[in-house]
Formats: sequence, C-alpha cells, structure tokens
Amino acid sequence: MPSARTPEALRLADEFRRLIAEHMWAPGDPLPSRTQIGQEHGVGENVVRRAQELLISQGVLEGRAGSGTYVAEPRQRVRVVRSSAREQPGVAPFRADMKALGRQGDWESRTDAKVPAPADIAARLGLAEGDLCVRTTYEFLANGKPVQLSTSWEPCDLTAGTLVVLPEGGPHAGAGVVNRMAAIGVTVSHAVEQPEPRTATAEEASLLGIQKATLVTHIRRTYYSDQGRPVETDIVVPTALCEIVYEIPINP
Amino acid sequence: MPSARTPEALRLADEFRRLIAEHMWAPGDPLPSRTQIGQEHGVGENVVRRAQELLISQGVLEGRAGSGTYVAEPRQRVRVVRSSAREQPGVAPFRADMKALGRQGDWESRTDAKVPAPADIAARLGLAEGDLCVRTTYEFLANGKPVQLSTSWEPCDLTAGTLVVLPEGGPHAGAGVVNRMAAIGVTVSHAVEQPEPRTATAEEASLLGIQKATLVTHIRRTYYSDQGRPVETDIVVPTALCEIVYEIPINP
DNA sequence: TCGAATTTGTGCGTATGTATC
DNA sequence: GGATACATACGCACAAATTCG
Repeated sequence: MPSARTPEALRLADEFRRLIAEHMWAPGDPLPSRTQIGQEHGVGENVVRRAQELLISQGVLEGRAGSGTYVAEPRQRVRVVRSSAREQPGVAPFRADMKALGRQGDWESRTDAKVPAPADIAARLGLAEGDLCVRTTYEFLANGKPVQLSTSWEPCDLTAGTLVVLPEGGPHAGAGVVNRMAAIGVTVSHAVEQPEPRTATAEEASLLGIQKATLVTHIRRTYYSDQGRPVETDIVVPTALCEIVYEIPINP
Repeated sequence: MPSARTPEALRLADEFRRLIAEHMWAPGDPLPSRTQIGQEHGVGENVVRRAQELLISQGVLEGRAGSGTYVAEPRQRVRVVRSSAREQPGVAPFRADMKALGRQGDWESRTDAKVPAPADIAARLGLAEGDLCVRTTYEFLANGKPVQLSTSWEPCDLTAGTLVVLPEGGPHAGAGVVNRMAAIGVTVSHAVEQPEPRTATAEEASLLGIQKATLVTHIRRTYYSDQGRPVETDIVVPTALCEIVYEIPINP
C-alpha cells in the first residue's frame, strides 16, 4: 500500500515554480540537466522530464533540443483588439493595433492568384469545390517578430478585372478588406468571427517561434456584404504571444 | 535499422477513423478491448491506448473507465452568439440564444452574498483584495444538459441596498446584467470579452459531462459603465459542446 | 571542419490503481 | 466479490539537435 496521492512530477513542478518565484532561477537561466536534477531530488529522470513538460506547456519553461531547458523570459503579450473600430479608412487594422501598443507593425504576404478552393473553404464561401480563389497567406510581425498568421480566401469572380484583385498589390495594398471592397463598390456590412481553441501544428510553431503543441486560437472570420460573403479569413493567434480582446458595444 | 517514419499510434488512429467513416463502427458502439485490438494489429497495448487518446481529444471517441472505449455520438454544437444584439430588454441573453436554436434554455445558479474577492478578481474589479463581492455561479443547460459554466463577481457596494443585490432574486431575476444595472440607474455602455484557450479542469469536465483535459474557451468578460466597471464574469465554454460566434458590425 | 559528448524530444513498454459490469 | 477494461504513473531505449573541443 504505497502511493503518494500526488504524483512526484507535480510536486517537482511546484518546486520549480517556487525556485522561479523566489528568484533562485532567473528568466533566461538554463536549468541543470535532467540527470542532475533527478539525482539531487532522488527521482527518476522521467519524473523531471514530465515536470518540465508541464511547465513548458504553461509557458513557464522553454525547452531547446540539444541545448537545455530554460526559464522562459516573461514577454508582454500583444493585445489584438477585434471590434468595429478596427476598420478605419485607409489604415491597415493590424498596424493600428501595433501603433496603439507602441510597436512597429509589419507583415509579409504571399498571394497565389488562381487556387482551386478546398472543400471546407468552398463550403464557407458558398462556392463549388474547385472554384478559383485568390489565396493570400500573411505573417504578421510586431517589432520584427512574428506574432500572428492568417490566410485569406477571396473568390476570383469577386475582384476579377478590378484594381484590387491582389490584396497586397495596387493602390489599395494593405488597406484592409473593408477598404478594398469599398473601392470596388462592395459595402461590407458586418463581420462574423468564430474563435476555436486548438493546438499549434508543427509548422505554425516553427513560424511563430513558439513551443510545439501549445495552444492557439483559430479564428474563422467571414465578412458579409449586401451581395453575399466576400471574404473568408483563417487567423491563427498563439496564446503565448497574443491576447484577444473583443469590444462589444451595448445598445441602450 | 528500424523506424517507420510515422508512429504506429498515428497509423492506428487513421485506421480507426477509416472504420468510422466507412460505417464499420457506428456511433455509440464500443470498441474491442485494447488487448484485443493490439493482438489483431500486432502492436503493443499502449499503442492502441495512444491512438484512442488522440481521437478522444478530438472528440471522435469517448473513453469510459471500467467500461470501454466508444465511438462518440455526433452531437450538434450549441451556437453561442456574442454581440450587442444579445442584450434585449427583459430577455435573458442565454434563453434567447437557445430559443434561436429551437432548444430550451435554462440555468441553475448559486449566489454567495458576501465573498471576499480573491487577488485576481480584485485586480480586475479595481478593488482591494478581500473586498466583499456577490459571487454567483451558473450552470447553463440546453434541453436539460449542461453546456456552459460561468461565475459572476459584483462588488457589494455597487448593488447594496437595491432591489438587484442578488442576480437571481427579486423582480429582475435572470434578466441579464445590462437590464439589472439599468434598473438601478447604471448604464452599461460596452462590454469587453477576452477569450483564452485552455484545458478543462477535472471539476469542469465532470460538471459539463465532457472528457477530461479537453479544450475550453475561458472568456473573461467585463461590463463597463459610465461610472466604472460594474461586473466581471468568467465564462467557460467547452469546445466539444459549443461554438462561439462574435458578430461585429462595420461602421461605414 | 568534424565528430564526440551532452541534452532534449519521441515512441513504446510495464506495473498498478480504479471504475464498471 | 471477481473479472475485465480504462486511467495513471513511471521507466527504458533511441533519435534529433546542439555544443564544443
């Protein structure tokens, strides 16, 4: 009849937390190796690993393969405001967000002009599978570091032959969907966003510089106009880097 | 030199998915035991376990301790709309949501009248730690089954001596925060919601009838009035049961 | 420049607890 | 109460990445 009621790994994780809280371990410091910690605490190497994994998933520690496990630097998260006030004439929403935080907002993008819509996107856009779209993938940077990913899908026949075919080209480059649509006479009346939690894929983690399998919020956004749905956008917001804020006005 | 590039567990998970997609396994069916599956596929027992865990975390399978692993029943998720249109005079927001889905919306609540605010709540409400609050915990039901949890915190000195001291008592019971505040002359101008992904605690999983450690969205909501922040609410929305929709009007 | 030692990361296995039938 | 099945904790072996002489 053995059995401590709380697993050793959890106790060890608490010990790590205590050492960090009491400034025995400072941000950026490497931890001793797993074998060393294991010997000092009289536990198996795996127990150490599990304790570290727990805190890594919580953003307290950071593991670097081949190098060591480190105390994570406390980084201020980017506040991403999502409200109607985001859409201002001639200003890119993301850059406005970053300016409010005193950071430089930039982005890199790649546009593929005629991409057949995959099944799920086609369903969301009300198209047949395989109908052509303009797909643009974005990587948003705050002070040069990636903090957010997104992919936008616009049906080809919506913008074909206009000046705004390419989201990041022409006179309205980077002005945001609402402004671009307004330029071709399409009035966007409202947007709908559906945030869903999931874990980051390996590719996303690599692009964003975050630990693997950490939590992200996947926002599926739809812009609605009088004529129908102009644009769908998938946005990936890593929890470790950004906090999402929805502002909701209350009608009296 | 061994090593298949893809782990056995992932291949087995795909096999499970295929069997379900091809209707060999129907919703509600129990899977064979892990030892049996392991022998049939020539893999270890824990490989089966990992494959099942993966699909359980995705809501495809469902594990019941002591009983077996089952194909999850496909249940339609409850659509929770979060927008300014939610707040209508005299109507509880949640009940309106459920009515739009053709379901019956109910809730159970428990109010504790004078609870000292814990540190994090005090900070959010702009109080000192230990200041008294009215804490109300809710369990929202759709057709009798719990789908959402929330906890609201109201500073005592805000409502003390009025008819709306208790959120679920008096003439404005269940009418929603905005209406109750209006009854005592406090005009709520806007709300701010901050959705964060995390995993469900054991208690939450038990209350909501979901698998342990599945994903939820934890929404921290603040109602703002002209005088300051009247109310904070923590809302727990399980991904398996609900989808969250934010409607954002676009100002032309 | 290269390779060996160190460290983290991954996959798989075993023992034991615990719930269900 | 016994048998069965899932759940949990812990351990081992090897691969991948990094570091440093």
